[in-house]
Amino acid sequence: MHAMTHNVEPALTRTDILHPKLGLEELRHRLQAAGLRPTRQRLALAHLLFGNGDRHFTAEQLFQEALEQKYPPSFATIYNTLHQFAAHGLVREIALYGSRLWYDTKTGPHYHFYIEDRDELIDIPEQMIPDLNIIAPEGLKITGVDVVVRVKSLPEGYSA
Amino acid sequence: MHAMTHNVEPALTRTDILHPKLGLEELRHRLQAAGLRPTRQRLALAHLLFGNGDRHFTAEQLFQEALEQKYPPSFATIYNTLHQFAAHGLVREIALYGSRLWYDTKTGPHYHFYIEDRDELIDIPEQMIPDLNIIAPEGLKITGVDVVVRVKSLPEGYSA
DNA sequence: TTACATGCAAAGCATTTGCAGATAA
DNA sequence: TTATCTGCAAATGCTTTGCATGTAA
Repeated sequence: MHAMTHNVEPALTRTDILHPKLGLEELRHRLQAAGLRPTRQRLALAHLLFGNGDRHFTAEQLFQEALEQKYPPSFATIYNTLHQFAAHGLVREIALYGSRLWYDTKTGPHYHFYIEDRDELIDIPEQMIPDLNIIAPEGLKITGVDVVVRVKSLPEGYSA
Repeated sequence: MHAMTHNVEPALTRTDILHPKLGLEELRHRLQAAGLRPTRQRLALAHLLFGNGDRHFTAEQLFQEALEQKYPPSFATIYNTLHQFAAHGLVREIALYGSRLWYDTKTGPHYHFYIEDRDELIDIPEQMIPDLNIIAPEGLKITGVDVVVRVKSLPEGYSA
């Protein structure tokens, strides 16, 4: 699968640049570069997460996918690994209503639609949100900006 | 300390207008208008919430305050009441990192700073956030927009 | 060899639920 | 009187932890 495309496509997406069909060796280096030992379990999860473009998921969803692998990590390891990945900038955490944390393999600044009736998270196109020029109050420093637009499906055959 | 200042301050805040030191009767009507029976417990909580300006709080915090009252509602009732208040537009729910839901007595559209090291939630001044002109994708309908800017205190004596 | 990672099961925390008794209308 | 509300305690859902075992460097 490691397609050695030497094309000169003008419009490579950000995703293609960040996650260009990573092979095992590349995943291994990615983890090492982040200061994490490339263990079997971490590689297995990294493969699920970074093997194929941007992803939005919960710990539970990742665990279910991992079950289909040869060395499925335990639930505790899923959580440990996600925290470590988050702490090292490989994934990003997203808080929503409801008690579950969500994760996103796209770590740069961007925002989300949460589709309530499908329990699904998707990116908001960048150009849709203007630059939020927020100034922290005296004595405070901004550590992150979260924007979640909650949406729900319109009934079938409904015309907006 | 009901200081009877009779000053003629030109700048009444939105808060003053919406929650002008509500008396028991007013609270009762407020609940009835929202379609909720004005029970002892609900009045007790409404008093804490709407008696004195806008507030940001968690269920736990409200419970602690309620303990000091003559008829402190049980924990289950705190949760029930908050959900009912939220469903009837008397308070608004806010999701943050961490597992706790926050509530806000100010229900109109506005956004928040969350001060991580103080575990405290405050409003972002309205003029600081531009109108977010977000269009829902085909077949979806916006039900809410949440903006949370996470901040932390700068070390003492630190000059921004 | 040794510090770090993993798996299991138990604990933790915020929240919800079931149900018997209480209360507002 | 009756539908609704309340309180308790037990259950739930997600996440974390303690600790014995395993593994990468």
